[in-house]
Amino acid sequence: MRYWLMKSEPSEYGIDDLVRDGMVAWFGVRNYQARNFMRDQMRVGDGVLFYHSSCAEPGIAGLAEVVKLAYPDASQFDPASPYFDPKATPDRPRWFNVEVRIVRKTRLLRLAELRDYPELADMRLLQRGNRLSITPVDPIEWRFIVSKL
DNA sequence: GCCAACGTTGGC
DNA sequence: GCCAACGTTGGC
Repeated sequence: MRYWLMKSEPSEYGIDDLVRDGMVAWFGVRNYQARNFMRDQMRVGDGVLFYHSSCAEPGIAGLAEVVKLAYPDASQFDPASPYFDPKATPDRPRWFNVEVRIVRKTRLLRLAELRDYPELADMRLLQRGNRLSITPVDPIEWRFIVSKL
């Protein structure tokens, strides 16, 4: 059992959308490190911190969990999709996505508050220059964060 | 809108 | 394989 933080722009897909939908395919990731986390390490039941990025109040907005192992991301084959990848073929897919379901919407634990906790000083999300949209979360950090939600 | 940080691309 | 140029992310 592992823990993850997954970023989404609420203007594209926010916690309220996940509450409405119940479950969602995490398609559109086009970064190899983030892809590898999904494809190689995520397992059904893994915990997910749902994070709002690129918005007025960035922070953790809810808890989710992985419900489906990674499989080829359909949008890479769709010329009409902004996520289309001309170098990907069904035989040799390049991009993958898992599916996650809502556990619960939480209070917004803002980025600024995360930065205030010395317990979270080593969190990957908070490291200088980090831009990865999917990062592993240490179990101790996970428990600490969940206790603050 | 700015810009630091970092990933990707492509010429050589 | 190097590395400059360019593109993207994402907080502020």
